[in-house]
Amino acid sequence: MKNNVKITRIKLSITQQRLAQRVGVTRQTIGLIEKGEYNPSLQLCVSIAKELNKTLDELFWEVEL
Amino acid sequence: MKNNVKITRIKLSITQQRLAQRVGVTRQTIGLIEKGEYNPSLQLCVSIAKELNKTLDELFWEVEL
DNA sequence: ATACAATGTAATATATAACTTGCATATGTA
DNA sequence: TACATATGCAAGTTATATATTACATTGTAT
Repeated sequence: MKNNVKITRIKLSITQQRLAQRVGVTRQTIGLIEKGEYNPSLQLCVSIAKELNKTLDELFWEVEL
Repeated sequence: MKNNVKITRIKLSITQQRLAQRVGVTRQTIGLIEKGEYNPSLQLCVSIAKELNKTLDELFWEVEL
């Protein structure tokens, strides 16, 4: 699942570590989501979006390669 | 996870069964998602949204009680 | 050059999404 | 009536998201 999490996080100068603790998962989970290597739960997507001040669509909808 | 899947599906006169087969899950899975009783994967949310001609935000973002 | 912070990645373990089967109930319709 | 369709729901199983631990790599600063 390609997405805009990494680019958005970097623009905000937040580390994977910090994002992870804010949304209640581990750093590894954030890393794998950013790589697009797995398929996060809706709740986690919503938590990440709120933490990055974006909506679901902005982070996860029809993200271009 | 409250959402707008059920109301949207009914407006389109699609059964749970049909939606389920179109997105590749079982009828029970659709039923539980509509009830808000579980936390579907992002891929499944995207498949449902496309099948119902909606975006993620329209179905799953900040849905009022 | 050393040290540290951030990230990538892999193995194993655990929690839970999703499946399967089955049965109950409601509703429509022949 | 009886039959079919749509939905709700529950128990047990399977697949997979996520956790845990650990080590490697990269960049930056000292």
